[in-house]
Amino acid sequence: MNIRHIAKEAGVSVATVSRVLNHPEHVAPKTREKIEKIIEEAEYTPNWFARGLNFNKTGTIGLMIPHILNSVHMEIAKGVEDVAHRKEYIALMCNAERDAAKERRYLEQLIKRRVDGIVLICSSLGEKDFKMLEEQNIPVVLIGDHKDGLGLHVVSIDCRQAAEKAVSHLLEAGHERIAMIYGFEPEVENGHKVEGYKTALEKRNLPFREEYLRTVENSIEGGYLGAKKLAELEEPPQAIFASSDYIAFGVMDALKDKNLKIPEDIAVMGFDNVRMSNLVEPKLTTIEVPLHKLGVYGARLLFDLIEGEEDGKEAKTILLQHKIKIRKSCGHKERIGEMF
Amino acid sequence: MNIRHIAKEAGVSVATVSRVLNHPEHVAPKTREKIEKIIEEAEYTPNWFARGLNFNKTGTIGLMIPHILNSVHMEIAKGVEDVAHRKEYIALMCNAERDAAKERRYLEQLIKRRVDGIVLICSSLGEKDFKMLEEQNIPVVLIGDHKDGLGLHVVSIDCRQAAEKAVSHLLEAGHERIAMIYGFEPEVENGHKVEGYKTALEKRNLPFREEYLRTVENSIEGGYLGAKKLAELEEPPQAIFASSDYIAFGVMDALKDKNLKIPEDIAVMGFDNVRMSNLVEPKLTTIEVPLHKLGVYGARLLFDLIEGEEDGKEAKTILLQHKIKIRKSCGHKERIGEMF
DNA sequence: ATTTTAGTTGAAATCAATTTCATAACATGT
DNA sequence: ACATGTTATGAAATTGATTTCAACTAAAAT
Repeated sequence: MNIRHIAKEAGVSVATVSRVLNHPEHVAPKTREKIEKIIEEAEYTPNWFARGLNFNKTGTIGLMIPHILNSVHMEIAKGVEDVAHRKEYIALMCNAERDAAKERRYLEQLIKRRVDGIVLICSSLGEKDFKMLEEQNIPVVLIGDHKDGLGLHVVSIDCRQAAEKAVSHLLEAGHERIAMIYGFEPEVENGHKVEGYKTALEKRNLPFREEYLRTVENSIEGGYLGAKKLAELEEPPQAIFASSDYIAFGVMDALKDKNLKIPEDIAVMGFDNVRMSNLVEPKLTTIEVPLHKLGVYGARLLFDLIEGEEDGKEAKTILLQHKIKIRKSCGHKERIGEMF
Repeated sequence: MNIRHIAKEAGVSVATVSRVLNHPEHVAPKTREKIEKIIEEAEYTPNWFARGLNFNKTGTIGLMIPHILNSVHMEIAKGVEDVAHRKEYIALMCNAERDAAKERRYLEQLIKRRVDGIVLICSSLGEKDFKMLEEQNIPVVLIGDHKDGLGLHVVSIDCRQAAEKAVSHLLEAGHERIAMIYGFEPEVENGHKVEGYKTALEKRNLPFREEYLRTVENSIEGGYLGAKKLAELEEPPQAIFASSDYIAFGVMDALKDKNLKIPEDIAVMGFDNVRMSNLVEPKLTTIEVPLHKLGVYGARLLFDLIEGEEDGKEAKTILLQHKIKIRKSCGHKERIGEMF
């Protein structure tokens, strides 16, 4: 079933059928109606490939997700999908699985498939990859923390500042020995959150202790392992700042296993404010990151780039607002009140 | 940069270049090497659409997900993605958002894009849609509970039996007044889990009480609302069986708000065994569903269908094993022990 | 020495659309 | 009545590959 069948059926040329599909205003009303009826009856849909061959537009964007089971990434992804769907775009989902090689393979696939643009969520790609993308003239937007000076369009939050805020909160709650468990993602960040942690300590003239900074896999399991090590230290910390809620969940599990009470014995601070952070016991104090909004803004920027609304010559950085979400895991409000 | 550039550069015809790409064994070694080098240098990639026009294969499958933020669905999706990626396929991610209209729109898009096959996770599509799919000759596999007699390829677990097992466990733990909160998903299930619940009661000659069966949205919020209503009943239940872990999380939150102790005052049983069910307080007793495996088997079946390994004429149903995962939310083991 | 065969290669057809350009028919203005 | 403009349509070119078929070469078999 192709355009020629329709044309023959209608007793017109393929050009006319094509016009009905693409520029219906250039076809006489009665001819158009007749052809439309035949198209309807035959349930004819123009061949996707033939169409793409002419337009060289796919109505498809690539969506690179570091870890499909992490709801942080998926909330961002949903923001992207919401915008894309409204624009009648579909996203090719790429689960990079925190594996730079797999991410690169996916990237090559996306280029092959000539997607109209790519959203990279917390990507581990390097400068070579970005250069290739630029050569291919495919618009790219990066969402999430990233290396500085990449010359890319970025939508993120100020992670340095957010981390400093988090640690300051812990300090204000009366904790002095504050450890950080840092979920490392390959090549993603050069440690903005760690910088914020150090800055907060410095500002109070507190020493930075090497043994209080642990780098783990960014997962529940990573947090569990990291917290266990910290709890076994000769002088264990009074509070743990986790660089993600998922890590914090693992931390809390480990501390419970060690029969430590949260926050009485040890405080825990998260980062992201995923849905579950409000359901663990005690409810997790964390940094509220506008995850969905991050995705929405990222997608909007990408479509501006695709549609040429934005020339894209100079890298645009959009920083969204974050807030601290105070719940129960860092000590009682009264105690915090005393500090002021 | 197209195949003709390469051909001209190499001083050969486009046919030869095409052969290097597709049937290199039919090209003289030195010609081949020369062309390969030129392809390499020019970073030439054959046009995706032109290729598709000939092959009519896309290397793409559709992946319909009812709710992208629900880790049950995403764990299944990951299973699918794992298999697809190994086969060098990419999945077009469709977030149906529990909205039959949106799901149908996505389905049309998938057909337009001539995907090689479709995996439907817990789909809300109806028979008309499936008929259309069959006409289009696109292989489809449905993962998850579903209406009976759909004539589709299905990978699932025996939800009726699993629910019965769950409720029986509650009964064996000494609870008599057992309520069920059922996460309705439009058109998905005709209540296999509810059937199992009723069967378990019947087998012990316990009455089915209308007010103990609540249908809610399948989400944390739905569970919260449902449990609140149940707790406010004149004679509240002694146990709540939630049809998903997410609902159970909401249930637990509501019960805590009502100052009810779990499991002393009221027991809670989940379904799915998502990662977080092991991290809430108390740890949730639940039905362990092989989510990832469900995705893997679904994808394998789909690829068998695509590759013609499976003729697909008669609908195949694969039922995977489930287990009950006993943790802390339904009462102590000792107490259960007493019952035997 | 001649026929057969296998191995290479290119011209042209094909895939299914879109689009340009030319032409015909008809309406409008002078 | 004639020049001009407008509208509707089709033939053919175009998009970028793959593939068939024919032709040619060189090696092997007779």
